[in-house]
This record gives sequence, structure tokens and C-alpha cells, in this order.
Amino acid sequence: MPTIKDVALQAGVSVTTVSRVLNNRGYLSEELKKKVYSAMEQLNYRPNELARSLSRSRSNLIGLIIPHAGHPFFGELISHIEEHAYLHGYRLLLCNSRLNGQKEAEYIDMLRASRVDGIILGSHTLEVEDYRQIHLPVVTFDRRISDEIPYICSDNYKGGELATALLADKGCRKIAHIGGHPHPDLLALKRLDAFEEIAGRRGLQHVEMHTDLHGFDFPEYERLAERLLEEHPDVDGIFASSDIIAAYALKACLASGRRVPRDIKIVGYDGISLRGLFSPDLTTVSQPIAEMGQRAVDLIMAQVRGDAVPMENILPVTLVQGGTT
Amino acid sequence: MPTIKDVALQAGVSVTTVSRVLNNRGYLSEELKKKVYSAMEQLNYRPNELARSLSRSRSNLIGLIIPHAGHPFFGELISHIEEHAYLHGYRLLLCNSRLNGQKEAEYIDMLRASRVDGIILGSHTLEVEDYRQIHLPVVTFDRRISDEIPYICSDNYKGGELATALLADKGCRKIAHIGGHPHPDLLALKRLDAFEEIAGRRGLQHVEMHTDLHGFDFPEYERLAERLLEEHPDVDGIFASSDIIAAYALKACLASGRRVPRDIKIVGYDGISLRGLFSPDLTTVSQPIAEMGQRAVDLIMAQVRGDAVPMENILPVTLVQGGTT
DNA sequence: TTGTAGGCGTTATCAA
DNA sequence: TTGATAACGCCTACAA
Repeated sequence: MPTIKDVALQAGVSVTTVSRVLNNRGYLSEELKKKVYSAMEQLNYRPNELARSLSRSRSNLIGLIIPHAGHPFFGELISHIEEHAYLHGYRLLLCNSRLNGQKEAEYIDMLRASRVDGIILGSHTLEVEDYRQIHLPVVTFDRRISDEIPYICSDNYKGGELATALLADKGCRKIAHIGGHPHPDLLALKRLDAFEEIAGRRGLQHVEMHTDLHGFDFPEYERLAERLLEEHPDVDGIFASSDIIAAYALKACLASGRRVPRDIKIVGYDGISLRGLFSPDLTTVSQPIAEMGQRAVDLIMAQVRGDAVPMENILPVTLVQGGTT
Repeated sequence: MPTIKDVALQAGVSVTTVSRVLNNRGYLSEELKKKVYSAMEQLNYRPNELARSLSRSRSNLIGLIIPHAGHPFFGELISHIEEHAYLHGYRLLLCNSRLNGQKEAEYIDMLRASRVDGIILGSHTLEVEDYRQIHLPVVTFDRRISDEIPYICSDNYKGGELATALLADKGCRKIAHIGGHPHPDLLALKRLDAFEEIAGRRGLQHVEMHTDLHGFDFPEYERLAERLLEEHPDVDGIFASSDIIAAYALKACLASGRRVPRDIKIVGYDGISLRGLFSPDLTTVSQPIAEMGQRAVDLIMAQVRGDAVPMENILPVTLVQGGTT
């Protein structure tokens, strides 16, 4: 591959000049620019980003740690983060932690070694203390780690309210919440808080079930939904903490001969685009996934610039009525 | 961040020695190693991968270009590629082309500038000629670009056979194929070839519908499925070229009052893990997604090493019987 | 307006 | 067995 030297030689100028043209710095005669550009063209020259990063001590790399790229919600989130990063000249180093603590720790190490400019943390397998040590621009999703690390989440409490109130309004008498393991650090827990609060206030019976482990174990979701219907056959409303869980609940309901929404109503959470793929399509509390992705990149860039950033980034949710209510 | 110099100073040795310890090269006394290791520990030192890459002219970076990270099939594929790359010390630079030709071209440029060791190409927005210019280890999915670029695909023809034969065996009389735009370069087209061949051989009426554009436009899938049922109300079997399309077909069938599988049967393709999320769960031709991801990484690594690699990597499919047949 | 030279953090080539 | 020193390709004072 040609280097800046080759270009300089070809154009009959010094490397400094080429570098200046490259970065559009300082005063350059039009003629010179042209010469340099044409030399670059002829050689099909691309500046070596490794060398650039090294010398600028800035890599334009963002590390993205996600628990599960195969999960539709995270797939969409990745896609939006990527898009926004791309638009701002950042590249993405993808890390799929699979909720494996050791892997996640190694990834953080690797990202630091790779001199990423910042880390977007969508996975939360480690302890708060481990994340505090990162000493790099960081932003997290759905988890508050410290006062210095900004976090992004949807308005979980509001979302829980909307979902629960909808079930109440639609005439449910006994409602259930199904979700992943309720780790106390996770802000998603507020969905459950709201569920309990509203159910109590509206005088509804309510039960709650969750997976044993913090994970995205699809078969476990299915068993959980089935167990719910067995143990509480009189439940007539379900608030699932994700659309995927809602889909499993829907499946279990239909399999048991229940009609949806007539016999039992279901509300999910997330607003993934696959929501419309089910029959009936899912009613859900929609998170602004694109905005969340954008915000994550923005918060990294702001920290890189040294700007002050808001610690709390709670984005609004909307209730999307589908066919399951 | 501490550099190799700081470590050398701290340990009272030269940078060369530290580098040797780091890379486990040459003869080193145990004592020296210990000194160096403890110095690294004390300083919490991590070698700068940028500098390493620059100096070795090898980045341990793989570029991954994918059309749509939010699509479940690609989400899973990404996840497996990532896992395998990670196990072999490679990092992943994620590019989501969104089927945007310009973006994809810029990405290829960017990846070359980033000095990735190779590119895994899951997106095919550009012309064959553009890909030929890459001059880097490359591997593609589902597209044959040239004699020098290895490709990975599932046994598309066999898959088409299995699906079509199953519909015939189950007693279908008029079957349909729905898929994305049939770009002639794409090996997935063989699914359609097999469909036509087998349908003809078994004496079944058959029709074919596809989207107008090469894309992953979910709403368009839905309209397509609806149109199929309107225009060909007597169709009693559908072979969809992806599980997502199959799911839309299922939805359209149910919405029109058809019973699945009694009135109409559906077979998908891919074998995504969400397949079990539908009611009934999808019958599908399952691609070995994990193996495909592994193979991609293996083929890049082999090329990096300079090994000869097989150009044709056709992995076996299996028919997974669900509830839609 | 342009060029020289040193530095970014490693690795690799010689010597010693 | 260990250590100087010159690359790797680019950027950026400082000079001219």
C-alpha cells in the first residue's frame, strides 16, 4: 500500500504538505492541492488510520458491548448506533458479551488496549466497581453505575404505568408481569415497580414471575409463560417486559386454547419492528430505539470533546396499540 | 496510559526486553520475566494495539459488512462470527450497509484504511467488479464474486428441494414461492430453481412472487404475502425464502381465516432461533448459521496465513419440522 | 506557503 | 541473554 511518502514523491512535495492537504490545515495553494490530490488518485492512496490514530492519540473508534447481538432489540439498537457513529466518522468495534463476565472483562481490557475513544455499554454482567475503573468516556443503557457515567434509558416507570393502566382499562381483573431476572441495579426494574403500584391502585390482583438467571434464554421464556398460565389460570392480562417475552406469552396463550385479546390481553415492551410479525400483532410500550442509539453516540462524542453531559437520559415511551389488547 | 517505556523503566530493563516478554520471544530468564510482569501489573499496563498493529503491519481486525444488523438472521450470524473471531484474538469492525451502495463502497474504503486483515462480506449492494478491487483477504456469503474469492453458503438447491418436496408430500396441489428480489448473482436463487424443478417434476401448479427491490423491507413482505393470497386464493402451500417472510405469510394466512397447516402449509428458510416464537412454530430449512460464521472467520485467517483455501463452501441444510406443515 | 525533524508506542534487526 | 536503534506511517511544532 502506498504511504504518504509515495504521494509526496509522486506530487513532488514534502510529506508535510501532503498531510496538510489531507487534513485541510494551514494555507495551501490551489495548484498544490490539485497536484497532491491527483497523486493520491493515481496511487489509490488511503491514509493509514492506524498511524493516524497513533499519532493523534485518538482512534475514532467506539467500543460497543452488547449482551446478545442475536436478540432483535439489540440488533436494532446496534443498527442505529452504527448508523449514527458512521455519520460522524466513528467506527464500531463490536463486542458480544453473551452475558459472560469473563468475556466482558476481557473485552473492556481489549477496548482499552485498542485505544477506543469511548465505550457504549449495553451489557451489565460485571459489578459496578469493575465499570468504574474504565477511565474512558462511557455511556450505559438501563443501568446507573456512578455519578460520573451517563446512562440512557426509556422512561421505564412511565412505560410500566401505561402498560398496566391499559390492561386495567381494558377490563382485566387479574394481571401478571413476566420478565427477566430483576437485578436491583437495572432500571428496567421500574417497569415492575409501576406495575405493582398501578395494579394496587386500581385494585387488581397481580402476580409476578421472572427467569432465574439474568439472561436471554428463549426456551426459558417459553416455559415461564406456560407455567404462568398453569399456576394462575385465571390471569386475564399480561405485561411482559420485552416484546420477545410477550411473543412467547402470546404463543402459550394460543396454545392453551385462549383467545387473544378476548380471553387474555398482552402488552409487551420495546417496540421492536418484528412486533408486527405476530398474529395478532403485539401491543407494546415502544422505546425510541433510534434516539437511544443516537444519544449513546452523542454522549460519547461530547465526552471526547470534553463537554459536560447530562447524566440522566430518560427518553419518552409511547404506547403502541396492537391486536393483543 | 503507561507505555512500554514506563514498564522498562520501572522494571529496570530495556524496552526490547519488555517487548520480548510481552510476545514471549527469545530467551528470557525467569527472574527477568517476573520483574517485567510485576512492573506491568503495578502500572496496569496494556500494550497499545494501534502501535502494535502499525509496527507489525497486521491489525487482527476483521471488517464485517452486513446489510441489516436488525434482521434476526444477520443478528445471529454476527453473533457467531463475533464469537469465533474473539476466540482467535480477532476484533470485529462492524459495518451495517443498509443496502446503500455508496455507504458500502465507503465502508470498503474505510476498512482498507483501517488496515483490517480481511473482510467478511454479507452485503452485496455493489457490482462484482467493485469487490474484485479489494485486494485483501475476503470471504462472501451467498455470492460468487470471482474465482479468487471464497464464498460460503448453505446448500441452497438442496434446501429448495427439501422444502418443495415436503409441501408435495404433505399433499399440496398448488404451491407458491415468495422471496426477495431474485438478483441473478445471488446463490439463494437456487432455492427458487429447485422449487420450480421439483414442483414441475411432481406435477404441482406453482407460482412465484418476489419483492421489487433487493431489500429487507418488512412491510413489503407483508403486502406481498397478502397479495399472493388474493391473487392465488387456491394456493395451499408456500415456500418462503426466509423465516421472516414465512412469518409474514403465516400472519397473512391466519388473518384471511385460513387454518395453518390444515388449509395451507408454510415452509421457511434460515432456521433462526425466533422460529419457535410463532404459533404454530415455523417449519423451516435450517442453515447451520454457527458453522457459517465460523467458516467465515476461518477462511479469513487461512488467507492471512497464506494458506490455500477452498473457494466453494457449501454447508448442509436440514429440514426442521414445525407446526406450519 | 512549504519543508525539516522529532514523536506517537511497538516490533525487529543487529550487536554485544 | 540483553540492549541500542531503526523502522511502521502519520502529525505537528518549529524553521525557513
